[in-house]
Amino acid sequence: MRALSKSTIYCLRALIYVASKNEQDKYVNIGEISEELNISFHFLTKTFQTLTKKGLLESHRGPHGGVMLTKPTDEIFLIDIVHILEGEDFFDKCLLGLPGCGSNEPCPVHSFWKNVKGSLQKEFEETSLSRLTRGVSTKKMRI
Amino acid sequence: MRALSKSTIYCLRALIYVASKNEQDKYVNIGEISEELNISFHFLTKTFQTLTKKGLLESHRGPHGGVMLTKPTDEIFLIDIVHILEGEDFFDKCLLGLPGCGSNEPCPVHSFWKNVKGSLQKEFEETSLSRLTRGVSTKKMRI
DNA sequence: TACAATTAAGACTATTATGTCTTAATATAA
DNA sequence: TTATATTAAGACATAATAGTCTTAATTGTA
Repeated sequence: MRALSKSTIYCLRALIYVASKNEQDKYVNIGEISEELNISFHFLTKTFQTLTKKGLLESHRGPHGGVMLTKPTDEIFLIDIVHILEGEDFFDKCLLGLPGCGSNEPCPVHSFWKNVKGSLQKEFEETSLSRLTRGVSTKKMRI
Repeated sequence: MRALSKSTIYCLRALIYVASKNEQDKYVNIGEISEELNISFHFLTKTFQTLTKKGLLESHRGPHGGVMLTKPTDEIFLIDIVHILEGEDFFDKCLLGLPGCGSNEPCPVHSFWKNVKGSLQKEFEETSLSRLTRGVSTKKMRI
């Protein structure tokens, strides 16, 4: 199951990298991230722009420029990132892709899927970037 | 979150339709399924072929032809369908798409995602086609 | 101020997923 | 045995996603 799109995956890996550096008030160079994680530089800058516009990142051009998290890593949760990159309705979709599906007009798998999504969403809400940076090396994120 | 591809979704909706008819030893016409569920006929016949080859469906050509489930609906589980259409490794993929990720070389989100997938897989293993056909009209499956 | 370092923006290309069409093979029934 | 109804198979077309490249805008520093 691929739960996230490639661009979300890239962003997530990159954010974990940035968080793991944990350098306050210092920009992390996008070229460096791109090299370290083996992610296309142009793709990364492009997808980062969304996060910057949404205020999760702060960016800076010119020498010593880059991106920086706007909040402490224990105040950023997986669900925040996913909501920005995949949409607010990420946990609100019908498994069968039926547009009218809801509690008043449930599809055959509605209640089943609602439960599954519920526990999934809870996990995403409780998992912070700081938790993800603990214990595991970012070296494991290269492809 | 789109957990399943479109073709899997189509198949699943179609299988629920077939199961809900619950006519033993009678083929269900693919053209009928296509019309009732508003799914492209050609796409449906194509994706059904996989299920037929894998033995989940039995097909028959000519007048009164169509497809039929090879097992009772309470012996077919969501996980069977998903395994056939999305691959055996459906619940075995890294959230970050990292090829080497596993218990010996876990990525930063490995243990988190392992738990999530575990409960998801359990639900898919326990949910039968017959359960999905109970209580809800297949009319709710049209787009 | 001029240059170098960097992100921003958007055009462009490639790849994958989705959807359509045509022809072939097979089965039934008149 | 011929016509019709159906699925099988695969070529082809379109759309969505992923990835690359070029140029612009901004910033720091010599």
